[in-house]
Amino acid sequence: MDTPLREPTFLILTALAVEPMHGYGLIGEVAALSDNRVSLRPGTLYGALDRLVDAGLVEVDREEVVDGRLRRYYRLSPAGDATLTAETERLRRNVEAATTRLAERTRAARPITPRVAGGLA
Amino acid sequence: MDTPLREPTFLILTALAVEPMHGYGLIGEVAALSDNRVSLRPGTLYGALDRLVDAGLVEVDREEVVDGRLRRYYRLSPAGDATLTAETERLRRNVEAATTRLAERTRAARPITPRVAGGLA
DNA sequence: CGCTTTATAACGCCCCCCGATATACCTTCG
DNA sequence: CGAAGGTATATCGGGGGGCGTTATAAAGCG
Repeated sequence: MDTPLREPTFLILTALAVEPMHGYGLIGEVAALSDNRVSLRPGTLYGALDRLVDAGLVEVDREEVVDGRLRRYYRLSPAGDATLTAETERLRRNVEAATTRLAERTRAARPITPRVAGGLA
Repeated sequence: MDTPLREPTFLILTALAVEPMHGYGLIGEVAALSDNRVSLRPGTLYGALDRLVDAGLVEVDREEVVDGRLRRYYRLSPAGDATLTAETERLRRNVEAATTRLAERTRAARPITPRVAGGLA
């Protein structure tokens, strides 16, 4: 898990930054966070949570039984907090780089003035 | 390829935003762009380029032969430009969301003071 | 002659996506 | 008042696609 986080994972950590949440509740929180762009399905969510716990970025906070259903609350570990901070910085740099270069972009999809050596094959 | 772009792909598009570049040259440009964090290997690079061409986000600009070696230059297509712009916006929103929530975070990795039957709302 | 530059090819991994399943309340309706 | 169905919550397994890696080819240059 030292690869850059993918969007679902990133949003899960982001959701957990404020306060511990239980799995199913994260589905709604991530949807809200992402303006309903990302709607996690159970398979995706719990798979990601398991990996995050294995990686030590997320810890089980507590378990409650509400109406006979188990609720397992997760919280960000210190490592998870550090990772989220670092990932946010990485993304911020990427956004900056892209923004800069988009501003400098050649206006053209037109082929550049043909150079001597080789036209297209 | 309608999944969110991953980092290598995103940086390749970013590199191409300013001017057409040939495959091998992109390795250095992406490294520079990312402050040497991302160093693409040929397999990753050309695989990504093939996918990008298939998806219509990148087009072959021209081919040159320099010192007997083929250089194939790629450029961003209009669709690629639009995709890169959209992806940059998506990332910007995610960065914003994470930044906001990191600022609001609970100071605690310590277990929350145990409540009897589910205090927090 | 070997190193550098450029492109190609094949293989495995891991995360994500989805669909199906289990369970125990709660609601609704006969 | 009892049975059927719905909802909230968690688990399991299968599959795909981008990425990483490593090996290979070919042609100049020092």
